[in-house]
Amino acid sequence: MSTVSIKDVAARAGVSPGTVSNVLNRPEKVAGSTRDRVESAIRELGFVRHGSASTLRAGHSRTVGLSVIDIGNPFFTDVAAGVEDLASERGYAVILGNSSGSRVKEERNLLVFAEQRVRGVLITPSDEDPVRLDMLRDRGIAVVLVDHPAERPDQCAVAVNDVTGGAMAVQHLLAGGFERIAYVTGPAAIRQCQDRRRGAERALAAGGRDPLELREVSMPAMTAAAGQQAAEKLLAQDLLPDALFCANDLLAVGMLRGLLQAGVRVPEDVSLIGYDDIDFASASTVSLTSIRQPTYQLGRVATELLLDECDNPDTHAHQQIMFQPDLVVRESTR
Amino acid sequence: MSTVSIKDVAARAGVSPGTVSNVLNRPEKVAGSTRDRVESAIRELGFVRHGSASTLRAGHSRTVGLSVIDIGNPFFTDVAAGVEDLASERGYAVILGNSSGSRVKEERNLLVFAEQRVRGVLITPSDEDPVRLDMLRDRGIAVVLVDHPAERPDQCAVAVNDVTGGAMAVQHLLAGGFERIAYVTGPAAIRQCQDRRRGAERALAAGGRDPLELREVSMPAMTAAAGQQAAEKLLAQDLLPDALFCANDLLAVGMLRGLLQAGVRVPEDVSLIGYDDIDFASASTVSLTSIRQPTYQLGRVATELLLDECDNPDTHAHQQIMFQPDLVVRESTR
DNA sequence: AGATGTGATTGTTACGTTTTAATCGATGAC
DNA sequence: GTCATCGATTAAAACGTAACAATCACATCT
Repeated sequence: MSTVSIKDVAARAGVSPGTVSNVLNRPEKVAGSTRDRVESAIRELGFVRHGSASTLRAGHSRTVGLSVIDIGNPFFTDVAAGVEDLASERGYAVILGNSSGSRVKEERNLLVFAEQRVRGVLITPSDEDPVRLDMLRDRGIAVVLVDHPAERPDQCAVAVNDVTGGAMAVQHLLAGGFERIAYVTGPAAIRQCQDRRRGAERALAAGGRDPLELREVSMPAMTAAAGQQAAEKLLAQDLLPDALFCANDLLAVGMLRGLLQAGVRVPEDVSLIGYDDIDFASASTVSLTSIRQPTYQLGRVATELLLDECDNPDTHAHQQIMFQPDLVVRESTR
Repeated sequence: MSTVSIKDVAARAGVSPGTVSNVLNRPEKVAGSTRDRVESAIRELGFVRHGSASTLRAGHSRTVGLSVIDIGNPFFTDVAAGVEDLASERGYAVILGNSSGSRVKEERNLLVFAEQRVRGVLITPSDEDPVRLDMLRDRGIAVVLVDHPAERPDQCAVAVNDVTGGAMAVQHLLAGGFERIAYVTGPAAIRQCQDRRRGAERALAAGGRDPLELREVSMPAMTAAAGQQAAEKLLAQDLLPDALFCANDLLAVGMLRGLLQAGVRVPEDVSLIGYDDIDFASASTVSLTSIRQPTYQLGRVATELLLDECDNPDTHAHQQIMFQPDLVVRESTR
């Protein structure tokens, strides 16, 4: 339970606490010989800086908060990996918050971030209410939106064009000559779901079809389990669509499982396209056509922007970065 | 940038800072009317407790550290979900550290945990060196091992019996009458890999076979990409095994992909069994026989033990919990 | 020699909270 | 009427660090 402080180190090295602090934070300010002495004292005593004391005094911490919608989704895991890698390189710790699509949990996580006085927050919002984020900004906490376009010009955001992605998906289905296309989606509050539908409708219109003919199956979650339930829901109807566009790959994987179990063949009876191109899309029962996104990059770039905003507040220019998705064709639409 | 402190709240409510602190930490100690006054002052001013100041003074924080080997592996994601859920219920924040199997990164993460003065650490160690953990315990930070048996009696650990699991897998293959069984594994430093091999050898011996006949393909990582490389490695040899036991499902999924691409049929030419029973095991090209573990429970129970050790240090009894795995048979071994 | 400058180091204060002992006001016992 | 008791509240002292102004030693310049 030894709690060795900067004072103990100072005593041991025969310097003042201030010098030890300098060695820790501005090594170039202190003479080589004293620095060595301090450093070996640190090593001998096993001193570890007290992050809270440092944060309290300095007014800001070396942590960032990351709030995602579903940590069980490989999409967010990849994003998290990108965030973690860069943050860790820059000496920042990442506090993880999983909202599970629940607004309450999201708010609770943001509160924790505020209490911890994180330097900044990376968030994929679970709905469109920007108020809670202002609460953070008012406290001087930088916020970068991840996989979500900026709500205002004075903020950073990194996203992938979901309208284009949705259009790509349906355009691909239309090229296959399909007649009855359905969109399998998650909660309406999630922006990605809306945008992808908008893209889908746009592609229908561009193909000379009525956007209103797009059938929709909406689920409360975007997991494989929900996808399987969506399959049951779909099979209970009289006329099965001949092509399905799922709002993400987890829904698609579950849908695939549900269809196959019911004896519906993919792609012979129904074509299927997912979204995200998670690692497993290419390894699923019937390999999955999907829309690929630069996931890891998304997390990394977002973190880059966030840390720039934190470390260079005056030179920092807010940026809205929009990546473009790619279509990856596989068996499920052949 | 308003930074409203406990003092401002006190002024507004017409009480002393100490009373505000009591409202925050021991509400039962303060009279109902004053409590109400303080609470509305808190609300009106938008006060959020400064976690660092609190930690500094109280001597401990409301955060726990979670160090995993590969956040890209659904196994660990499920564990993390269990941890996050319980921690969040109890008002704790989770700091995530991903070691990516690198000892250096793991050490860096543990240092960050120490600096943040986390209340406790949950860790799936990436190798067998217990020294670094002592560094944490010496600082009064509780440590619970996750998916790893205890190294000493005075610590908590939650694990699943990997020897049994390995034996189950190979026993299942032997029952299928296979002759040439190979074990596809990750880094030797990872205990899980060793234990599962030990179980495999034990099953061979129990089946009247020579344990030494177990061929081994060892990869530096336990990812799908590594599994695919393992397939190439295997295909370069003259005599293909007729059954493969992969140390985890990611390796198995990659292996499956590699084999199918080379025209090797599963299970007709080669049987395949994985480990972990991740969600995608049942959805892969050929659905995967696997060894199921109570993953989410693992994380939740570990956190339960950790928080008990933190909050009730005197009544806490160290526990070593060992779950048992299950065999789930699917197409890949039929 | 004295003045000036430079680089290295130190003393002190403040950050926002928790905690302990001390204070206060009121109630009831004698 | 005095005194003890009790619950509610307060004042003040930490916790470990960062930051800034102040000091110091010493070399360089005039």
